[in-house]
Amino acid sequence: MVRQKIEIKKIDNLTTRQVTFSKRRRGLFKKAKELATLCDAEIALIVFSATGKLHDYSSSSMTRIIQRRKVQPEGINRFRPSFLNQVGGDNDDAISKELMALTREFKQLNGEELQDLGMNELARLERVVESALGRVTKTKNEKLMSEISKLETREIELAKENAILKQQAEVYMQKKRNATKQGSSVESIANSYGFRGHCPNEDKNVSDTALKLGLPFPGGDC
Amino acid sequence: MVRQKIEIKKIDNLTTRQVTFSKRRRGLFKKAKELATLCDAEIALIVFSATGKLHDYSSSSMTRIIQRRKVQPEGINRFRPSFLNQVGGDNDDAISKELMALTREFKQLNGEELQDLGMNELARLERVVESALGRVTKTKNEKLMSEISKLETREIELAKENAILKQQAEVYMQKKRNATKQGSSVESIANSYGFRGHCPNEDKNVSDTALKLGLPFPGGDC
DNA sequence: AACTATTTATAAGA
DNA sequence: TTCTTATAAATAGTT
Repeated sequence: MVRQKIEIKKIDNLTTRQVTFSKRRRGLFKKAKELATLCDAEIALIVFSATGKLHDYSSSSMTRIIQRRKVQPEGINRFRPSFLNQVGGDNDDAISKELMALTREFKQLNGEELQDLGMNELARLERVVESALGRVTKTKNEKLMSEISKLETREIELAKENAILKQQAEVYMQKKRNATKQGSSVESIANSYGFRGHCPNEDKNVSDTALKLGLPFPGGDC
Repeated sequence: MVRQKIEIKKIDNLTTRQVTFSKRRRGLFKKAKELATLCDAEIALIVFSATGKLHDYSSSSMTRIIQRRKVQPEGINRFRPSFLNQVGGDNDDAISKELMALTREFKQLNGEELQDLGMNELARLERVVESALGRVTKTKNEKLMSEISKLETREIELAKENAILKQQAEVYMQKKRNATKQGSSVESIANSYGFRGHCPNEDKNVSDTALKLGLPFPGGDC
């Protein structure tokens, strides 16, 4: 940016990179402090050099600022696990902590350990769980409708098949009647051969689904 | 620093301060990003404006950088003692797995990622969330009843106090009447002195609670 | 580290 | 907020 403008990408030369780091780091910290002072802002800045050296600054307590950020994750629902946003996490402690936090949130979402929550939080949690319930119920009903639709389709096909079989049976009966020269009703003969209207719930898959849904009479007798 | 150099102290004028904050914040974040890119540094920057709005940037995972800083007290070698890594080994994996599983459950409890669930699971989940909602609502209502009960108790006490004050006022009026030899009703005189029945919602705490609960008329006029 | 030619950042004004 | 612009500040390359 000076004798010659440079492109913003990793500097190849080690020495140049280190010198630039040193110069720009100073500049960055200076700017951070100026901003905090001029505009009454709360600022935390952590910089690790490529060699691992730590440099940091905070206009007030670093812990407090970090905490404040956690509590106020930029308009995001607090009942959402924060670590979903980050892939890394090489630290055992960090993961354990996340696990603890998520467990607590999970419990609260599950309506446990609510005693420490205030009215505001309880009311918000209630809305969160209500909408969760809405989504679950909606999904369940969609699945249900889809199952029903599939069954209806299958039933129509089976009814067609049934009609064809009945017709075939009738033809067979007619032939038999002609052969024996004895008259009897198509129906009674057909029944004695096990031909009858199709019952949807006879189907294995169907009764299975009924079981899954907890329907009152999975093995309906038509 | 420009048309005229400014002193680095809190800017008095609100508008100027806000404008400056906006401009300098941009500049600061730009510089931070450039430093991270040019010199392969790991940077976390958190800025709260005076009005409480959060702005942040991190070259990698914010949590990871914050964690790294905790582990690493200023200027000490970045490489953790090897035994820490050893402890992490398979333990880490186990915890990670648990975390993943809990996260999935959490999401499902929150009504997300339900497509892979079957009817059985959806129906079960629905019951689970329903009962969770029941517990949340129950806890909320208990808290609500408890608040109301407290308020009622307080109201009774205040009513007693009120009665005593009215009595005192009456006594005072009586004396005054005797002194001036002029008759007038206790009520009108008491009222002219500002004595009247206590209105619970006058109380700061009460209206505050009503606000928290989102009650329709927090400032009811009795 | 110091120097300095340039580029950037930005205060004030529109 | 955005733009313009004069000027202060930052800094890349050099010593």
